[in-house]
Amino acid sequence: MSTKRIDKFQKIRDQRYEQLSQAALQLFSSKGFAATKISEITSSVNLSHGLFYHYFDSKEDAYVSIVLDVLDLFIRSVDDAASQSGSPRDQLVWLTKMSHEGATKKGLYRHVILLQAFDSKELSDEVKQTMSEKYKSAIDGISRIIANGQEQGLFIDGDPTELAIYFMSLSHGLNLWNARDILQVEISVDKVLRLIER
Amino acid sequence: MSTKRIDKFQKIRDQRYEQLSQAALQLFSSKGFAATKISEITSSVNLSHGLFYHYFDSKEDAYVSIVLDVLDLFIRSVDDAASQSGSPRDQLVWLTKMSHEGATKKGLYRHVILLQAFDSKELSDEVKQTMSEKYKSAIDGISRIIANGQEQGLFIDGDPTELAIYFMSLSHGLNLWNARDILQVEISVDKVLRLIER
DNA sequence: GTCTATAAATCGATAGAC
DNA sequence: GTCTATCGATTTATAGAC
Repeated sequence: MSTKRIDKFQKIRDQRYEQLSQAALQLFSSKGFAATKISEITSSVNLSHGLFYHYFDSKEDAYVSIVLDVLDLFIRSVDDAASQSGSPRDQLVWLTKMSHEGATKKGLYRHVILLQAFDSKELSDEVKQTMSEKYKSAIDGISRIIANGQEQGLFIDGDPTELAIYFMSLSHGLNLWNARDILQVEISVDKVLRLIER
Repeated sequence: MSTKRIDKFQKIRDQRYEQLSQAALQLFSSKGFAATKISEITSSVNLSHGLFYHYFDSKEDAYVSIVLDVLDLFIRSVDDAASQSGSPRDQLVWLTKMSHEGATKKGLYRHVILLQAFDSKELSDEVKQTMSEKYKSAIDGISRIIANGQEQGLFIDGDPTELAIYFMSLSHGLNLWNARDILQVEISVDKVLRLIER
């Protein structure tokens, strides 16, 4: 068997995996885990439902894979923000803009699926534990940025972790708000930062 | 048929309806609409699943009834806050405390089911429309409080509705955060009000 | 008013052909 | 690698007895 042939199959496999993952992310995010049918995922990318099981062990396997990927991306975003040049305030501005940028597309799906996954009672304790640790890791990154800002006298006093949670809660809350079709609101970084700025 | 007999049956019916509603609220809120089974609802209050259909037309009927009830309660809370004596700031403090008070019990379930219902794609457009109108009504109430505060120079300038959305987004976000089991955070009204205070 | 039994439909997962 | 056919389990909703 030539390596060329292997590479070709591998490419197809990667492509299908990506297609199914994206479709699943969107549907899980919009309808929740239980309400999303395998057949919906596959038909949305014009594949048979049987094929789903060539790429995922089960429905839950797909869900967990997607959620953990999203969390890893979140952690990376925070790390990127922290390594951004500029003041801690600039770094938070950068993170907020990143977080809201794709707010009409994939970014929003990722946002929503995270919240759902944490609130879901359908995942094993192990998975939940892993999720919590990853999320804590992201929060820790934000806390460090805030602590830096406190040292520079930019931000108000208080437990940096608690401030980070307030910051993220507002960010999540606004994203969720705009995910609905009631009234759209422009997300102003300045307004968000009022929460912690001196 | 004596009125006494009618009253007795009515009392039982009211009691069962309340039992089932409460159980359904908790389960819908925790697991979402699709993942909640009728048998779970009924067995959690030691009734047969068949009996469920004597009190609700369908699973969706129960869900919609509960969600609309929650929205009505929300509107009433805002109205109560607005009629509270004291400054607009005091009124928002009152509302925030109300909103977070039962945060470990029914209050939290109500909070979560609202978010789920808005994000769910399983409800008809009519129901969604009704929900949006009710929610807007509540936001309008908060906007009026904020507008009063602006006139008195208590709050920052800007569209009162937009500020109300920021305020509610943070409130929702914090509630959702505490609904998880990662890190509990004390909800400080003073910190929340930093968002809009001068 | 409440229960058990059952119908009817749905969906996750597997098997086997191409 | 992909599809169709199908099993098996689950679940909503109904029917009928007490």
